[in-house]
Amino acid sequence: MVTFIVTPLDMSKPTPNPLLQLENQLCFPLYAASRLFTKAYQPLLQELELTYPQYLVLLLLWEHGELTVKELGERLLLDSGTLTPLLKRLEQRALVSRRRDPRDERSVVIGLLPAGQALQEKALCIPAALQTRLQLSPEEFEALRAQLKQLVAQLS
Amino acid sequence: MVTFIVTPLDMSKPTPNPLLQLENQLCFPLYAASRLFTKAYQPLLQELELTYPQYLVLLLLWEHGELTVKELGERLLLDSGTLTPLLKRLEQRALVSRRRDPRDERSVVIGLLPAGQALQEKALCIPAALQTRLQLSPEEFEALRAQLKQLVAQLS
DNA sequence: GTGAATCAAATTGCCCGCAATTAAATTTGA
DNA sequence: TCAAATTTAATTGCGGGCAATTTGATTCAC
Repeated sequence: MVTFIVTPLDMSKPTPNPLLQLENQLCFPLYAASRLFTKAYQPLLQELELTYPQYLVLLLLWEHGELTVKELGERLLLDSGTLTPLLKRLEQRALVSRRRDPRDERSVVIGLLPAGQALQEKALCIPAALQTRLQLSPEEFEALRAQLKQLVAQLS
Repeated sequence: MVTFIVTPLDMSKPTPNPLLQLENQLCFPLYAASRLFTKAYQPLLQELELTYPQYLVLLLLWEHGELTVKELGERLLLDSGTLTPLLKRLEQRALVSRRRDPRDERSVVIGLLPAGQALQEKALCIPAALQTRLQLSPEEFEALRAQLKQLVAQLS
């Protein structure tokens, strides 16, 4: 004698397809890690009164000096729809300058003003603070960085 | 007679500190990869008329059936400030239902409506399409996923 | 040299993401 | 029991991101 136990179809739990499970995908950990990272920066950046993308712009300007909006966009993978208002906010706080390139009036050159330059000193401690927070060995850190770089290359 | 040629201090290239270089950090590749990933989903999700975070919400509902706003927030690491308007948009399109839990009127239970349930079928091909796009070996994929999960755990 | 094509930035409009606050329900503990 | 603390969503306000369009400058092709 065999008894079949028939579980009724529960429409509130419809076909949990493993392909579509959050934890089996790359997308969600990436999305979550990126936002958590930004949040980890937040208290440090708050002291400089910078948002995370504003900080990225300043990193590039500290490293390269003047850059056009286009060059900033290429390096950060952001377009002028994002950068223009962001840069105007930095300009209003006298951290950066914005001027048309006289040799090509289409381009806008972004430069550092003294206050923006001065912020670099305050920012020096930030990478180390984050490193501590992450608790990754140098090998793990490097492996992850390399993999992400490869991913970025693959997708861009 | 000696002529000194004094190179003026070039304030446009100020002290490129390696610690502060974009490419030496984890934060930027993570930020860029996350946005590029979302962009890679975009054409696929456009056919479902979903944004990426809306898709994540539906993934959870397809997997778990009904969830409260709080539970969605815990799993996606998003707060009601993000979720409430997003869920209202899905409700307006009759993809999900929103109702107070009668046993605890503070909670709002989100459920799938038929149109939302039906979308799952159209979404089934999405993970495979991305997998193809990424061109990662199963080992690389798994390694990266594990490292990101660890990072998320470390930061949350 | 001139009209067409291209390019760079700005603008518009929409949707996140999140800090901070508010409102309402529930739990708690004296 | 009942006031205080806690919990859950909603709301507000602001700064990204990004697609799509517009404006103006430059380059290209003929």
